[in-house]
Amino acid sequence: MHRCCPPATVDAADRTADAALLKALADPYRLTMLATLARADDEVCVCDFTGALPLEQPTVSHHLKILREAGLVTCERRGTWVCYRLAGDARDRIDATLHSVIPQRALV
Amino acid sequence: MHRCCPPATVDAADRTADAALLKALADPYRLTMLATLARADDEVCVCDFTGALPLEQPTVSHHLKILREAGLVTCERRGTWVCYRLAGDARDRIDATLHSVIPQRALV
DNA sequence: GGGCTGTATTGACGGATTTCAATGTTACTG
DNA sequence: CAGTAACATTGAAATCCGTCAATACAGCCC
Repeated sequence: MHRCCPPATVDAADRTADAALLKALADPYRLTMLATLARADDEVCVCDFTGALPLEQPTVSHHLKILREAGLVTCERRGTWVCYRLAGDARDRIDATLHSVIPQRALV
Repeated sequence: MHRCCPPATVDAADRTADAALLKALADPYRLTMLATLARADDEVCVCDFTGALPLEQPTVSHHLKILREAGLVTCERRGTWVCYRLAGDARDRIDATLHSVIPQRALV
């Protein structure tokens, strides 16, 4: 039987967890929240998000929960308010995931 | 009115395109395909994917289309076969997207 | 041309995701 | 304790996504 090109070995690793992390990132509003947290000097209050985004409060809460469960953000209650912070290892975890899929090319 | 923390400026950039790119990544089988392409010396034939993944051929084709439309892979017909290749700028585009959301910390 | 092989597209189904209204919970304040 | 404010959770509707069977398309070979 003919072949088009040398048979390739399909990568065997289970990418379920990697996909889950990326899925948490794959929403415009969640990216906006992460970008905001990454640029904030300190914590960001939920009310800042509900005030600035064209979303109802429950929807904001829903997106924040997804980011929390992905381990990308942490939160802390401060009176009636809840303040969010980018997880310290958020960027590293994303980088590691990405690197495991597409290893960085060797330096020339 | 009391505040929990200094009011934060919510990032104003439109993250729709960024989210679209990440959405193309956010599937275990698509990550497997990308990982395979990234490790292949050369092109990878569709038949390698249909043979190795627990998916029917139309589903494989569907996932490859999503990767194609995201600009992450390119393909070339070679007789009856079609061979896929990782787009040259795939990694760079992902890195740039990620960086625009969470800028790399400054070196200490 | 006719049959065959590899891949893409179409159509349909089930499950997941996004969103909001309604309600619950927690904490402050008279 | 009653009332209010901020956030979380629940439930429901609309849409999107992953999957496959059936079918179409493209290129080979007789």
